[in-house]
Amino acid sequence: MTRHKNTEQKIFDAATELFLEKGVDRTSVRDIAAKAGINLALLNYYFRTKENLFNSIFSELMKENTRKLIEILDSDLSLEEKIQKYVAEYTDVLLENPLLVSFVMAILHRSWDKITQLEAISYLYGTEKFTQQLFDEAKKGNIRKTNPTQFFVDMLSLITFPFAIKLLIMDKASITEDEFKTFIRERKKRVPRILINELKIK
Amino acid sequence: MTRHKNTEQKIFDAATELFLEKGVDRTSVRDIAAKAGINLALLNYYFRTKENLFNSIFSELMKENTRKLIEILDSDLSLEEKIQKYVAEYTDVLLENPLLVSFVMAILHRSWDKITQLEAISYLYGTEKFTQQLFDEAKKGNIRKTNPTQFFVDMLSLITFPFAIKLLIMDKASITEDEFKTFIRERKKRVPRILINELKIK
DNA sequence: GTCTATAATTTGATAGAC
DNA sequence: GTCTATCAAATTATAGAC
Repeated sequence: MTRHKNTEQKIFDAATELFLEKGVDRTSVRDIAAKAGINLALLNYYFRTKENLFNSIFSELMKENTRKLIEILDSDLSLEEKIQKYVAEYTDVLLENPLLVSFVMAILHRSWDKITQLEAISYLYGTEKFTQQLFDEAKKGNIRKTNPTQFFVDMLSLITFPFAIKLLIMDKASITEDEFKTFIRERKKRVPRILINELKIK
Repeated sequence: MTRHKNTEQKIFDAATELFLEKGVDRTSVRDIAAKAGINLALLNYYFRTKENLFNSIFSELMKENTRKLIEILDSDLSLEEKIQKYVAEYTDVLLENPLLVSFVMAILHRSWDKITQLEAISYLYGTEKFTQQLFDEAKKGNIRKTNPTQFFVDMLSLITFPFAIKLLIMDKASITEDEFKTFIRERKKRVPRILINELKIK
């Protein structure tokens, strides 16, 4: 069934692309309607306001991209395997959608009150089970005692930040888009090594 | 001399504060004029356009905040000391100006062509001397052979990213502003340890 | 240098016909 | 469901008086 998208989906896709590329504030609803190939009034018929459209898109993007990550954190893998899988999967998600990081960070910089009401935001952070696992392994003497929040922040930083400064890296290291991807793929081995090293008892 | 600021400085300061707090796009020149306690037309008399005002502020912020960091990277300290000092100093800069990170990252997400023309952006990245030092130490067998760009990205990520997700951390870990600062200060020991560990030959 | 007033454009949103 | 036409508000920028 090579169906053509329905109107709602066309608007949704056009808006997603523009929001990611130019940011929410610099994207007008007129631009979105134009890109979707429909009329401005029709956009308003489906999504009543720009704010509403944004909320839908944000929630959807978060759910879509974090489902697998949560599964990994909540799995029964060993800590070491879990870290390796999480880093690899997260990296792959961002390789496919490299604008996601700066988009989310722009959102985080906005009015926090509104954001916290979006249930979607919680998907960004670690899970209870993972925290517990760090705690238990330390108690058993298998790893260094560590602050789980610090450790999770280390992990998030090393995985996502390079995407936020992608253009800076490409510029300064004089590399192409493809070479940047290689650069990132190298980190799938590098980052878990750093993290696991930090947990080892010396 | 408790001089009152001249008009240009008043505009500059008001704009800086608003840009950092609300982002460039969500700040109108009217807001800036109001905050500076002057008229809208006068703002235009000093800085011809909003874009121009932004460029001035961005350049100034970069220069101001990276001067000391460059000095450290270009000093004759040992690699280990250098990393420790750099992390500590950078962390302090951001503790004093926590909105700087998301501001800069929002800028990086904008039209890159315009940004690269701002000489200021180069201050963000490492120096030739530091890269050379990593290279030399590896050659002498004192540290693991490493990709300097990867290493510098690790360092930048671990230092700055936590500030970008400050509100997320505070929300999820249920901590106050002050506790967040403590959280960050703990990283002045943590981050160098992680980085130096990564360089050690196993 | 500083102001008032206003032009010119853009933007989010709606009314109303088909 | 989809469109044309338009409103109302906000925004950047300028003209011109003092």
